[in-house]
Amino acid sequence: MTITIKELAQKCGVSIATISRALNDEPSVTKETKEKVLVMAAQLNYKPNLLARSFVTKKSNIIGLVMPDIHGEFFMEIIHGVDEVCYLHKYYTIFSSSHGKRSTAEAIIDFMTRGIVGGIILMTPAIDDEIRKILKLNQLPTVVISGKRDFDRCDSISIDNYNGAYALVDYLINIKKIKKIAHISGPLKNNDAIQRQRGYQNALEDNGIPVNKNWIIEGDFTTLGGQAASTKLLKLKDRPEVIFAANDMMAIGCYISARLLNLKIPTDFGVAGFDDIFASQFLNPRLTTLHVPIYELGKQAATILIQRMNKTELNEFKHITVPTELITGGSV
Amino acid sequence: MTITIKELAQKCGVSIATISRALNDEPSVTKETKEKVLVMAAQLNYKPNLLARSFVTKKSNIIGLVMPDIHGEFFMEIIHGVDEVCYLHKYYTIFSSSHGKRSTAEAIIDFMTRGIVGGIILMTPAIDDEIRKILKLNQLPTVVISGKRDFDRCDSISIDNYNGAYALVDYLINIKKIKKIAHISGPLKNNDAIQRQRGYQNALEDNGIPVNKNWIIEGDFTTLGGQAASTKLLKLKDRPEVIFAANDMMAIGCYISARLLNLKIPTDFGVAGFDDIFASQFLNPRLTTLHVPIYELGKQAATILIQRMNKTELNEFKHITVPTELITGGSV
DNA sequence: TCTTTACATGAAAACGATTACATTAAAATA
DNA sequence: TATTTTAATGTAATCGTTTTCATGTAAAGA
Repeated sequence: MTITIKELAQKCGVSIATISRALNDEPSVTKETKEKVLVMAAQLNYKPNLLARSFVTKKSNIIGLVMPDIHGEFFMEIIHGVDEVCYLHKYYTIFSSSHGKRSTAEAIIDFMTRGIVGGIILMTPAIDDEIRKILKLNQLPTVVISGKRDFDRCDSISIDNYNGAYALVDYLINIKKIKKIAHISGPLKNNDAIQRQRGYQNALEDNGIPVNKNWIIEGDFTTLGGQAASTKLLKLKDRPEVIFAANDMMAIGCYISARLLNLKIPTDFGVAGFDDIFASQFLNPRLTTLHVPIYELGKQAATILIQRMNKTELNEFKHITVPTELITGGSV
Repeated sequence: MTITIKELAQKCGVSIATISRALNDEPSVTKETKEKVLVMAAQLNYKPNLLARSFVTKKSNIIGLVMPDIHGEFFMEIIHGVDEVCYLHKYYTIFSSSHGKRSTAEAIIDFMTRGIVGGIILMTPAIDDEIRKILKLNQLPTVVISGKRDFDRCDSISIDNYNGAYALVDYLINIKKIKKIAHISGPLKNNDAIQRQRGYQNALEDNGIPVNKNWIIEGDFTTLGGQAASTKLLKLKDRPEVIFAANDMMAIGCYISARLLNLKIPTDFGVAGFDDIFASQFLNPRLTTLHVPIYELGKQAATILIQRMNKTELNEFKHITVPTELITGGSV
């Protein structure tokens, strides 16, 4: 059914070497033979076996996408961005998510040792020692997508969590004239969470507002967690005017608390989020949040990785920080 | 860095054939040699090169996932389900989406001829002649996820669109006592759209309600399309009481129309959707819709495909229909 | 004890491409 | 014209595994 290089060579009356060279557009082959081979290949619908090719060249045009988890729009958009670029360059994307037991480190090792992929996009909330050790081996070109520039020995892309959070809190203080701002952070082993909290605190301090420890609660980035944390905050004697949740999912939890406690947003208290997920624009009132260009993140990661996979020379590692954009809704 | 079978053989003092047999747990190898090989392999951290293995066996444990498009939760959940099963069976998932120009057919052919994947999960709104022709070749085991059982020569999984839509409309008529029900369908080349519309029409007819052609508008499954169609419907002299949108995205469009036309849901008119996407539960009022177990869809597709990839005997093709579940919100 | 059978292992081919090296023919130089 | 250089193509090795076939040894049967 599927034809091989041998058969094509026979049909063309040349050696397989010439076929290979012609198809790879090497200058040593004459125009005429190239033409002949190309025409015949098209006619017989010959497509080089990528497995065989990768096997012998030790290069693969498959990108391994390692993610902590795969559900929700966030990851989908990353995948979408990566896929878009891969398609343009005739690359493929294969993925691996951490499944409960399997750690991110295992996933990377698997990709590095199995010969399937030629490069890795690693998306991770934080780079621990184990991952750091593996990345240092530099077995395969890798691009890290993380909440913070955390590792210098490979290319990286991070969201500007700090400045995003800072800008939002600054906006709340100076434009909205709000001083009593609480924060539900993400899990504090997560770099995005850490940076967002830092932005929140520094914006307060820079505006001469003391940080109130009672108004900072560590959440878990889930709706349920946001609901629990916001309920706690809203029951305080000294209740904050606005709750800044470190992501939109937890902000949605705040909306649920409001409904259950019979409080109105934004009159009784305000809510702000981070991420600008799809659902945020349909919350009533629309959520004030920070838009993160996730799709772009994926695209950039793939673009850099493919460059790296194509070049043997090792120029300096790129570290890109992607800015966020303040979206003002009616929630504060 | 990465060790090969040859080196492992040397270290073990046996031939590479024995290594291969030991690792594949063939009965012809004695317990002692097996043990020795396994221990040494673990010690040296040897992992067979999957590329080489696939190359020689002509089998691949990579599943090709072909989708019309990859964004939105729907596809994410499919991917999630597939990935879950793949992980358990040590399979990988690689994907390919139709990128504007590239057709689904091309994507399938690519997977079938390149030797990378050993099986395909094809998700498509409809099976046209081109796809049908390719699938008939039976080059690789394939599972089709589609809106309708449309092709008998491979395994297939479909959502029970017809009965879902029927149940919803029946509920509107008999429980909610509503007779004037409009429908915004999906694109009519899409099987899901066709089946949902059929369910709508038959439910009306079976309840003795004549179908009003003016109340059926072909939409495009997008928020914007839903908004346009619902605006048209709401401006009719003879305005329907409820708009049943063929998916939640278009139902969201109805909410936007309502806001712009200053109409209240459900008092001025009601809305129902299909899919039960994440955002639906945060609409105000919560959308009445049909929950589709998308994650399950992906899981089942992968499970069947892996079975098929492991067996050479070709038993009968499976055709599974997955039921939907009515979610009643406050939108009607 | 000698032959046969079964079993465990090894040697080598195979998979489909790329590529270093060899070869041939034509063009350029002496 | 003889020799060297260059250009186009062919030959064969190679990648890491699986697998067929051959081989040798131990157990079973005579």
